[in-house]
Amino acid sequence: MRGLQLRLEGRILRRAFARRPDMRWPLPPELAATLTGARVTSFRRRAKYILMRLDSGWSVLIHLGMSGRMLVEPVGRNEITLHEHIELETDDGWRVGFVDPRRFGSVDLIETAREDQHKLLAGLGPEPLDDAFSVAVLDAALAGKKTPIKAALLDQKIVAGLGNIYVCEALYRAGISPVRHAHTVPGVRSKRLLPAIKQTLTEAIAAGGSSLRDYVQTNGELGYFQHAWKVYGREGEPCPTCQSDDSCDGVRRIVQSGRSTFYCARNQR
DNA sequence: CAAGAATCCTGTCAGC
DNA sequence: TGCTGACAGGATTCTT
Repeated sequence: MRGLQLRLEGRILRRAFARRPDMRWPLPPELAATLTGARVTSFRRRAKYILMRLDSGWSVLIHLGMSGRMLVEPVGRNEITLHEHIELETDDGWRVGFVDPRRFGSVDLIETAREDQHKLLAGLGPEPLDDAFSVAVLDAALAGKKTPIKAALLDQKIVAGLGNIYVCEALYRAGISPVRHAHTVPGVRSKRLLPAIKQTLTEAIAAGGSSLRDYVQTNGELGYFQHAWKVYGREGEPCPTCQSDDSCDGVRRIVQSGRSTFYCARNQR
């Protein structure tokens, strides 16, 4: 969002083009017409959604899905990148491309005044970095949940914005087993979990995110938080806390609700 | 109702 | 070299 904001905020969109409409959901047919000629007034992020406000009273709701990324580059001599489904051009010579090979990403329009009532935003839980996301709030959300804490933290209704990597990393930092029932976390464990979530996300954002496969920032640079991963993608490696301790088997990989979980069975209980 | 599985789609990589 | 299967930053929708 910040990368888009840098080049788009305050600019008029001179040209907008939707190359194919079949993303996660069909693009609104009026998308290109709504964007063309509009001035971009501000940006906002909610959970994993980007909201781009236009002076016409419309907001553009964007989700990058698994493989989506935004290219931001000067206009001219740029070939269309493969899987570049949406293209924008500003009045001061910048070009934005929404590239998304798997097309799990989505774009929709919503009146700015009704943003939070959009179907995709209405049920979301608290922002993890807000002060309103407290131990008490987390405990209340986990109460009575028999599902594994890993699945609960991926549930955007409980807390909005954590993905697979950061859930694994936050649970490791908090020393909590991913298979533990969510309702048994409130207490000493949630008091560790809450700061672990906030610290993990804060550090990852400062590092420009995690680059796995094809993710890049809008300036084309890789994020570098992947170098700070303690357990994610490290199956078989010694856990950084246990190191050479014989009673530690190192980082394990298991599958929970169809997603990989990485953890250390000795440190996380 | 809650929880887990299936689903959308393309690309990459390991193994044979 | 080429084929097959597993797996990948997500989250809705379907099934149990």
